[in-house]
Amino acid sequence: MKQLSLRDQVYAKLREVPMGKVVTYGQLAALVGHPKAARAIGTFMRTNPDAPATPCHRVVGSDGRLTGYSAGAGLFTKLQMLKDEGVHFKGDRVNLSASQWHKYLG
DNA sequence: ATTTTGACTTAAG
DNA sequence: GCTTAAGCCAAAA
Repeated sequence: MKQLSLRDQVYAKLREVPMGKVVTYGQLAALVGHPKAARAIGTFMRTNPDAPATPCHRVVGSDGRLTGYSAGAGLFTKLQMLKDEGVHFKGDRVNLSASQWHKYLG
């Protein structure tokens, strides 16, 4: 049987995230069965930022803080895309209480 | 094959 | 709220 690599599972989950919602690295890691792989998630995003089907801009830090971004103008581009999707912001951070992705709440 | 580095997280002072 | 330390995973050197 074909075992999907951890990164492929991460991409699959990330593609489920609807616009206007975001997920944290840790949450994404937990969703694929590796709650401690948050760091690796960052590696995956960094090595594959061009995947058109991979909305890596919807991945933020545990506090809603926007950490690195390899494409466009970096964090600036990421911030613009998130705001454009209707994500709620609290200063420089995402308001997770309002915009964090919940699988069963849409 | 081993070491270093990094888009992380949590705990403790 | 900020800094330090330790834990974990994968890619790059």
